[in-house]
Parts: sequence; C-alpha cells; structure tokens
Amino acid sequence: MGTITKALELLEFFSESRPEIGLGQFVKLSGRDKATVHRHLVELLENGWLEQDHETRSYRLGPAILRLSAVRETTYPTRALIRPVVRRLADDVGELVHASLMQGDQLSPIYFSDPRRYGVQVHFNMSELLPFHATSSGIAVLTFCPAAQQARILEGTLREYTGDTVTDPEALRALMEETRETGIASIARAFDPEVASQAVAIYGAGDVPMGALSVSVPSVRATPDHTENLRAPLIEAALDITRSLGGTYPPDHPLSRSMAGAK
Amino acid sequence: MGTITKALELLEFFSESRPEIGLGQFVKLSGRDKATVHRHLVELLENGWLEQDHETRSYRLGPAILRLSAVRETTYPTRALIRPVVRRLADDVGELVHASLMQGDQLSPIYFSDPRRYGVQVHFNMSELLPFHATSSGIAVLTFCPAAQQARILEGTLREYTGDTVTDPEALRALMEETRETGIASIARAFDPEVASQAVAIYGAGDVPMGALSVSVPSVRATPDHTENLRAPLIEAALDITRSLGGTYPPDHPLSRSMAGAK
DNA sequence: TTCCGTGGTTTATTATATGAACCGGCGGTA
DNA sequence: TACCGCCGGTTCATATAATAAACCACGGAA
Repeated sequence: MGTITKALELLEFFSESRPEIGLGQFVKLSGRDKATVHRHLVELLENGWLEQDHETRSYRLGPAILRLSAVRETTYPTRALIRPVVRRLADDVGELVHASLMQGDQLSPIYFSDPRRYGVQVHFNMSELLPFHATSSGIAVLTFCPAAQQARILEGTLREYTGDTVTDPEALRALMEETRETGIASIARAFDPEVASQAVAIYGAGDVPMGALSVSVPSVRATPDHTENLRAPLIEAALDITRSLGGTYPPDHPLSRSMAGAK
Repeated sequence: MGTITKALELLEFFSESRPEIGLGQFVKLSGRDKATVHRHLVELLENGWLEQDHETRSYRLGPAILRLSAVRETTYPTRALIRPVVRRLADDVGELVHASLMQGDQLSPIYFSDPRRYGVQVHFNMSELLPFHATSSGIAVLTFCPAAQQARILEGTLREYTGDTVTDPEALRALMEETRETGIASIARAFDPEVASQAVAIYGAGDVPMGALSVSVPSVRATPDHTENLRAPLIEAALDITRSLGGTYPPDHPLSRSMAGAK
C-alpha cells in the first residue's frame, strides 16, 4: 500500500460521530506506528486537509475540503442532480431513500432524504462508507461490476455486521443472479439488524455503475406487499437519475430495456 | 517534500475553469515526472478522490470529497456560520464581499456574495487560492501570524501578479505596520489590476487568525470616501464572525478592544 | 516521589518512490 | 503505405523517502 493511500485512509476515520481525532486514537484506528501516523497528520495539516485544535491537540477536517467540494459541485453537480430525485422518491414512497456513489470497493453516500412519515424510522448515517456485500446498494452495483472486481470483493474478507449478513461468496453470487434478472437488489438485516432495503444501480458515462439508489424500511414494516409496492417507483427514480447524468444502462442490465422503452 | 504533499498538490490544480485534467497536463502543471504523477493519480483514484472519464481518460475530483465536506460542515459548520454575515455585509455595502480561511501559507476562499448593484463588478473566482502578500486578506492575516511564518513568507518568492504588486519585504512590513494599528489591510491593484480591497482578520479558537473577511471594489469606484465608508461595516461584520466562531481577538490586535467594548 | 498516558521527535534500517526509457494506440500527413 | 508526434500508461534499476523502536517532555493521579 502506498503512502498516499495510508494518509488518505486517516481522513476516512472522520465521521459525524467522530469529528475530532487525536494522535493516539489515530494510531489505534489505523494500527500503524505512531511516528508514521504523526508524519502523515503533519503533512495533511500543512496542506489544509486537517486542522488542529490548539488546546486539545486533536485533529479535525480542514478547509481544503470545502474548496474542492465546491469546485466539484459547480463543475460536475452530481449531488445537485440527484438530490431532487431522491427527495421526490422519498416523499412518494414515504420511506428513507439514499443515493451513493462508488468509491473504490465501497459506496460513499452523497444524499439521503427521510420523509419521517411513520413512528418507526430508519436512521441513516451519511458519513459511513457502505460495504458491497452487506447492503442492497452494494449488491445492486456489484452485480454489474467487472468480474475482476467481483472476484476481489467476494474472495476478500467479508465482515459479518449482523447475524444475517451473507458472507458466503456462493450465496452472494446467488443474490447477484437475482439482481441480474430484475435489476433490483433486496437485502434484509444484513448491515443493520432493523433495516431491510432494496436498491438499483445508477449509471453515468461509462459502462460501469456509478452508484446506487436505495430505499430502506424498518424490518417491522417490510411486508412482501409493501416491499413490492416500492419497486416500481424505485426503478423509475433510478432511470431518472441515470438519464439526467447522461448515462445509459449497458445491454446486460435489465433496465436497459426500460430505459429504451421509456425514452 | 513528502509524497503525500505531492499528491495533494495535484488536487489543487482543479478549479472551476479547469475541472478536468489529463495526465500530460498534470505533468506540465506539476513539473514532475510522468510516471510519478501517474502513480499518484492512480492512488488518488483508488481512494475516490478522483475519478476518471472513461473515454477522454482525464481526471476530475471524486466523490470522497463530497462526503468529507459534509462531515466537516455538519460537525463544524464554519461555512454555514460565515455565510449569512458575508451576505448581509455585501447587501449592506453593495460591494463584493468574501471570506477565506488560512490553509498553510495561503488563503482558501470559502464563501463570497456579490450584490451586483453597480454596472461595473468585481469578478471573484472562488476556486483560486489567495497569496498572502498580494491580497488585503493576506496582509490582514499575516500581520498577526507568528513571526516565523511572516519571515518564511516575506523571505520566500513573492510573485508579481500586476505592476502594482508589492514584492519588497520592507514595503510589505510597512503595510503590516499600518494594519497592526487599524486592524484593516488595504491594497489596490496588487492581485487583480482592476480591484482594490480591504480586509480584516477573523479568529476562531486559538490566538492565530483563522482567516479574513474582505470587501473588494473595482478600482474605478475606489475613491477615498467610498473606501472610508466601507470600514465600519467591515469591522462590525468581522467581529460578528469571530464572535459566532467562539473566537476572540488577541491583545495585540486592535479589534480586541472593540470586541470587549461591544460585548 | 513514581507511574501512567498524552503528543511529539530522533535515527538507523529498509521499504518505497522515483524517472529514464519504453510500449502501444491514435490522428494527421506525406 | 510509412512516418511522425503526441497521448496515456508501464517497467525496473536506483536512490530517496518512509518506517518503527526507542526516546523525550509534559500533565495528571496515586
């Protein structure tokens, strides 16, 4: 692993529930040597990617990130394009909807909307990266990824998040087979014990998925009926996003037909 | 210079006017070897900091940035706090106002507001880093930075942006002396030949400035009267921001008195 | 006092980054 | 057809930069 990756991984430890991190904690989280971690932190600091609290000496994300995200959004406004569709779908179905983009072998959430129509709600943490094997978004995307990437992920270590997380590569391939037929990935209690979700891949330019759109419901509400009712609006919204990103579903994706048809 | 810095510097080449960059262009811009640059790009790519256009093969900023900026803003909403003050000041004085944060030895703009009240306007490029020596924001900040940093910057190479850019360390120290008296830095035509600006440092926690608030006017409109009229509102707004960031002006800053008085 | 637990630094060792030269594809052009 | 220049990307011997064990300094707690 290169030095750059090691440094960037330090940044990934930040989240809404962990906005400030000290040297010692970085060492624990990363498992690397203290001196190494410290040098990386200093270099990130010098470039404005981190800033340091003057008295606690702990680190938080710096202003460089703000500037770059502004550049990205003004020149390539994925988030802005996806936002209204996610919101509309959430309002439409009354459940939590989120969109995420591929980031290496994980998914990075970029927007979510929670209509809060019911008493029981799904809580969504936007600052956590999603694994491919334990989320519907992940399966929806992985199914249409290059074989090499599929193999790498399925042969890798598959963390068991809950008792229901599928960690058997063969079982996962079976799930993917289903997704290849319908375009929809459906997974229950595999990442969060209280949540069932369905997802569809979204495409930008290129024939590899760009990310996924997903609707999550609390397990208690995940009846076959309710689940079935979510499918059509979910697909419609995914087609919407793909269209507005200027993307197309590749021929081997079941939605390539809907897309052509709906055009 | 460490590898991490070299890689991060590649990201700084992105801007609103240059949202996509190819390998060859990166090589030109950075002056480094092609193989080196390429390896850095690949590593950034793998971590989601860049993504690559499938057909042109050129690179653009990736989704990782969006996630982190969301984390930073929800847990430490500098931008959100500063935004309304900038906007109000801009509406108040009718000129372009921007705020920027220190990022190493440069300033990183984080928000600007342009009331567009006059025919002649200042154009502001939010994706460009601002140098200390050629901007009023820079001088406003530098004046109250540690001596070591001042020395490093004044002894370094001071780029001449226009014919009026002050590049003589002694002349710059004179400007800083003025700022030390009034709290305000005032510079004309030093960065952009058509613009004159005034700026005041803003503080967060810590006794080093966090950034600066600045108002820019087209040179043609920069009469002594108009300039003078901008000063009071500018100072008021800077005090506002510093207060809402939980900061205080250090004893050696002229605004430390206004702050105590206004409290 | 001693004993931890912080954050941070030094330095010999070694793993990692580097860059000159190379490959292969593309578009123009003679 | 062949040739050229330019593009993105890759190779591998070399040298540079990253690493980690040990160390320092500080601040509480017992």
